[in-house]
Amino acid sequence: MKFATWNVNSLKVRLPQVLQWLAETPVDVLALQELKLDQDKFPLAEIEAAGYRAVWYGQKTYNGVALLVRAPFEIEDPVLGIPGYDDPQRRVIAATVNGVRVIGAYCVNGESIESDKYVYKLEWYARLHDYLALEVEKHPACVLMGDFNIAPDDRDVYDVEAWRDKVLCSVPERAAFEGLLALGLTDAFRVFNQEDKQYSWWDYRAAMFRRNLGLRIDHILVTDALKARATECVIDKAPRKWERPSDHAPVVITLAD
DNA sequence: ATGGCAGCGAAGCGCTGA
Repeated sequence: MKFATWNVNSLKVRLPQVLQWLAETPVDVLALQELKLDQDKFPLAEIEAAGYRAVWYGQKTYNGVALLVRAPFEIEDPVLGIPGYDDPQRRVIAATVNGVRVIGAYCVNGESIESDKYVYKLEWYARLHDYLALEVEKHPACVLMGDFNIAPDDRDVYDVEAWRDKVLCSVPERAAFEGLLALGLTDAFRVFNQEDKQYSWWDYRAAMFRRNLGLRIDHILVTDALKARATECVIDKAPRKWERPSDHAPVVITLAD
């Protein structure tokens, strides 16, 4: 099986790219973030025509997440949001696919470490941690993938000094990321690639993509049962080169049956 | 090595993102 995550920065704008990418890369599950569209605006017909099923949790203008599941795989036990956390921002979605519990997340950005949004980010991560603890306990085969808005390590940052203690790189954020790993999860990309300069996001400005100046903030975390099945995990930079791209690239994991 | 972009909703700019 193949699973992927992609922050599309507006599904309305990026639907053609998503459909093209799926045609070329027919993953079994694609987690999408930043749909930026209301629950009743989801382009289900186009996605079904491409051979996918979907569950989504949208809101107007901001946030919004979805799981696209390649037929005939079925979407089992979908859950929208983090149960028990009354978060007005729609950032989390889960379902079971072919025996694997899949959780897609658009984690809080935080704006800056001085911002109230940064406080919300750390609180939100604590809620995600507690939710994941329950999910991992229930589902030995569990994957959490999405836009984490955290660069876990200095290797994941194009300019370490400029970003030191800045949002996405601060010590408390990295501790929150490590807290997820402490639940028994592994950053799948780093199982296969220890290099620096491996980014998943590049700012639209200043030709940052062309110069490969970015951050690795989109991740796939897997439990040991899935880690043992993983044969590859890569960042697909190709769609970042297309016309009118998302500023994020998809991350793809391949699992043996 | 960010000013510079992009999307949205609204309105001809401000907010947000990362």
